[in-house]
Order: sequence, then C-alpha cells, then structure tokens
Amino acid sequence: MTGTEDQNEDRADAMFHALADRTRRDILRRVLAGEHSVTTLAAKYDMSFAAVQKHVAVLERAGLISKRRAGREALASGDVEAIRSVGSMLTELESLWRGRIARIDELIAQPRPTERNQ
Amino acid sequence: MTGTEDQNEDRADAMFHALADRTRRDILRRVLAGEHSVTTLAAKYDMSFAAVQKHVAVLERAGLISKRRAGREALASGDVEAIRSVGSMLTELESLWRGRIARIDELIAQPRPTERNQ
DNA sequence: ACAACCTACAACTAATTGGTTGTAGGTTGT
DNA sequence: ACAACCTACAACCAATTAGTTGTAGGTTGT
Repeated sequence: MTGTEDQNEDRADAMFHALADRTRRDILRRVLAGEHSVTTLAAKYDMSFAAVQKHVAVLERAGLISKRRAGREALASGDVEAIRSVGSMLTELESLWRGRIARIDELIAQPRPTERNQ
Repeated sequence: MTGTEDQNEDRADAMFHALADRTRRDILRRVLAGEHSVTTLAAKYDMSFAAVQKHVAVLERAGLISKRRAGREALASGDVEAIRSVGSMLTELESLWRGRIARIDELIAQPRPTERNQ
C-alpha cells in the first residue's frame, strides 16, 4: 500500500493549509452550522466577493466543504467527516508520543533483559 | 475576554500552517517519539541542513516542539499538549455540526411551536 | 591550540498566496 | 425581453514561503 501515501500526504497538506487562515476557519464554522450561499458568506467579511469565493474554493479543493447548485446560487456546507479525518491524524501523532512514554517505562521496569552489553 | 481571541487565532494560524507541510509533519513525528538533534533530523531529508533547520524553527514558533541545549547540540522534542489543543479546535468545529443536526431534529419533532406564520 | 562539528542567521531566487478589479455566463422575476 | 442577481475565472500586484549558499560563533576531542 505504498503510493497512496503520497496522495494522503497531499490531502493532509491541502486540509491543514485550508485551515491555516482565520477567514477560512470562520467560513467553515458557518457552513458546518448550516448551508450558506457564497454571496451570503461574502457579505460577512470586509473583502471583495472574489476573495471570499477563492477561500470557499480552497476549502472545497481540500474536501472540507462541498457545494450544491440551487438555481443561481451555490450552497456550501461543511463536511464533518473530513474534519474528523484531520482529527485522526492528530490522534496518530499523539500515539507516537504515548509510544515514547511506553518505551521509557520499559527501560525503568526491566533494564535491558536480552542484551547485556552497553 | 475579547482581545485574546486575536492571539488565539494567530496561534491557530501558526499551528495549522506548521502542520501544512509533509516534511514538518514528519519531523514532528520523529521528535514526538523521542529527542533528536537538528543535524540528526537533517540527515533524514534530501535537502540542505539550513532548510531543515528552518522547518524546525517554524514548528518551534508554532509551539508544536521545543528545543533544549545540550552542549553543541540542540535537542528537539514534540509538545503533545499543543497537538491536543489543535485537536480540540477540530472538536469545536464538530460541535457546530452537531448543533445543526440538533436544530433539524427540533424542526421535525415540533413544527414551529410559538410562531405560526410561514 | 586547533581541527572538526553543530547551530543560527543573512541574503538571494523561484514559486505560491491572498488580495484586487474586470469580464462573462447562467438564473430569476417583472 | 431585460434588468438585477449570483457565480466563476482570468489577469495582475504585494507579501510570504521554501529552498539555496555562505558566513560566523560556540563546543568538543585530541
């Protein structure tokens, strides 16, 4: 299963990058709570419509939100599964840290059982 | 408690940005599992020592790792509390999503109890 | 003392990013 | 039909980023 890992890393790059901007995080909060059109979102921020539309596109490319067409409007809503997948990446990092603690505990409990040279 | 929120957002920007690079995520994995000197880390990647040193500095500025001096070496180790604080930001996003579901359930359970015009 | 080693940072380059304005195409209501 | 509206995207600009090489200072072992 090597080769898909690059894709996973690409996906992680895109997700973390999308989250690394406060305007995008705010947009994400709004569209997680409920559907919003791009124009409705744009009205909330002190920047051009095009700028907000770009932020929405970044979130969409990262898979954090999806859009659905309703007539002339594009309604965006947040994808909670994507958020969870980011969370699980962090949990994996935590498990590495717990692994370190476990290793230290081992050293204290039984000082080098099989090997006996330094 | 308004005014500290800007700082929180700055911190979130820095953390997510630091995580949005696969080399930095890999460095973080290694230093969560155990202390590594900058030179030891640099040996693992196909880029200059200075480039890796910069990545370490980005992680450090974001508060995801810390360094300790040991003679001529700088030993880096991961801060699991910082990782957890990023995780809790995602959990807050999830709770917004659950709020939406709760609101939809309300609508289904009792169709407009107080107000009765469309 | 001195050579080897580890780190930090400055200066530079190419690519990316976050913003702008302008243009064009599809949808809606009168 | 047509004006108002919503969206998408291109072209451009300033700032930032990820990489490079080079320089300099502190530490270690002989």
